[in-house]
Amino acid sequence: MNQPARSALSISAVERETGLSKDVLRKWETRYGFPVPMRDTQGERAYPPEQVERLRLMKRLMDAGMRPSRLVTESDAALQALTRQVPAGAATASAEMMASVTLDMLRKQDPEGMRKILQLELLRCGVERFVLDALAPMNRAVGEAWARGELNIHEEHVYTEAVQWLLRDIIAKLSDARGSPRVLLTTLPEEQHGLGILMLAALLALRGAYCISLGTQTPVQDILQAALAHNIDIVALSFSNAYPQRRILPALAELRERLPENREVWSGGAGSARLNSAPAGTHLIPELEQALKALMNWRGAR
Amino acid sequence: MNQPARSALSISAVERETGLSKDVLRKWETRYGFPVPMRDTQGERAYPPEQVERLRLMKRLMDAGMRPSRLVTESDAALQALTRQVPAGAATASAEMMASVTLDMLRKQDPEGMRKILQLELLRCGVERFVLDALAPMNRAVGEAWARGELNIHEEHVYTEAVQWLLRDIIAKLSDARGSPRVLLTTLPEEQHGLGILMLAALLALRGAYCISLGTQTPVQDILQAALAHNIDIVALSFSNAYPQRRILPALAELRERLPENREVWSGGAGSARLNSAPAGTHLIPELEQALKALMNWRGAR
DNA sequence: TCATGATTTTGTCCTGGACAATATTGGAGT
DNA sequence: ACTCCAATATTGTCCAGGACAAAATCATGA
Repeated sequence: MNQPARSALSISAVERETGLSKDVLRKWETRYGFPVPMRDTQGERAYPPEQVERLRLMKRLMDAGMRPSRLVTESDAALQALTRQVPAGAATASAEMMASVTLDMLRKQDPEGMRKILQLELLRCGVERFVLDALAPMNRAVGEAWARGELNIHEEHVYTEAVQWLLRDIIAKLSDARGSPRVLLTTLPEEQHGLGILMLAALLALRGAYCISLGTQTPVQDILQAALAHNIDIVALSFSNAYPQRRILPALAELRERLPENREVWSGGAGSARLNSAPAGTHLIPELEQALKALMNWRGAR
Repeated sequence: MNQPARSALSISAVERETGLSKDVLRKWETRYGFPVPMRDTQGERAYPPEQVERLRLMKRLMDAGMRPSRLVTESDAALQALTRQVPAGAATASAEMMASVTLDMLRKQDPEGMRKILQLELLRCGVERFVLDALAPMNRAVGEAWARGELNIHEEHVYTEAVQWLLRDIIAKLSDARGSPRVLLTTLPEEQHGLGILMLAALLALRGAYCISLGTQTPVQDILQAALAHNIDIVALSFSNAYPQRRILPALAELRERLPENREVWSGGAGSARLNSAPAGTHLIPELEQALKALMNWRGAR
């Protein structure tokens, strides 16, 4: 009987490292015959690193829309090949340039250089164009490069941190407590991607709104409390592609129901772009630009 | 048969909102007779808001060191009373002042005022004293106020965001790619509290180290990749009190084993303060001040 | 008073079955 | 050829209840 190597991971460690739930890991094992971990002395699953690596890869491809039954039948090499087929989005030529330069800096492990590029571009074209025309396509480019396996997750972290710095700096400089409308921005628990709300906050602050960011992962209960405490006009949530789609609508509906009617609910991010309808009384903002229109609408209604 | 109200939450929603795992929720039900959720038409658990509220309260008290069997027997009122007994830490008089002023600003919903206070104090006493003497006690004060129920979680979020903004600004200004040692800072998945690593980054950057922050929640695998890619001398992790203690040592051991021997591993935060020993070759930094000593040691050894 | 061993508490893991939400497929009608 | 809808397949989450080890607490003796 093989002893599991010391580097093998427990099921909860694999859940942490891959984002696949324990239930899913067990179910795949019986259903598809992968992964089949070793067992430790207590009969508990012990996943060797190769299997964890393959699980990561599969998760990436699933976030890009593929289905597990298809993926399990492919060889490792075929999976690698698939990552190269993840479609590339369209963007303006200058944005493409920016994106490719940034990706290059990331690959060369040059975070300083990247920050400088971002800073320069911000000065060149101003906050609004920077956020809309440069940052949005760059986010997509970085996300896609990661999905294709061209970037490590740590390189994506470095990018995210750098953009956060820049945006927080902008927002802090624009922040004005007397601004209107008063907008609360955050994400629900399980959603870790916070760049979307920062970008939105920068745009809205520029147009004179007062933005309060609660960071990521705020329980609904606390969003409600905060909305009342800060006398908020608009609650803006963001959902990434990785957020389980089936949970978006119920979450929005719950928030809508428990919030006073004269407060608006906005839902943005790639996750909400995949929805074709929103609960009555909530606004879908799949693209950042539409947030500006929504802001004008709000002001027109007062 | 009672229909569960529409506001009742599913077991996974409760897991999200309270941080108690599904297994724990089911086990408590059979073991202690609380919570006992209603069932929906498919026989699945549906937790009414009162029970969720009580679960939140219990989780808070457990993070402060209490045990569930004790808590379930108490009445709601008694639980509320318990939150007031959470011990208050000691600090210098001036830090106490700062902390109480800050708490006041938070309670009064005045984030701008709070930011100004922080900024002023930073100018008054400089980065090092600010981080060591003001921020550390304030973090404790805010955390304890939250555990006592005097602050809502959203107020804690507002505080965290403000401090983050300040620290990032400091770090950006001090950052120097030629600095040494090269330090990688992050937390493991499941650990969301990132203030600790930012504070450490500020202190180390001030002393001429080069700090790279990967933000929170980086899988071990990616930490290793990043450490090699950035030619890192020291990997610094942070564990809060909420991080399951039993997972700290194995995680440190794994990291230590898979990292080349000449790179150091530091473990900080309240979670590592509770440990009494660390795996061979890793350094415990339960208090920020000790990081400075550890830095001197590292330099002495070269 | 302190250490050490016994006992209780507590969280996590296991199996294997059920079910509903989601995605895909195969016509039928335009 | 194309849209719409129903039938079917896929997939994630939930359930029960038993097992076990790590952590915390208690009891005992030096």
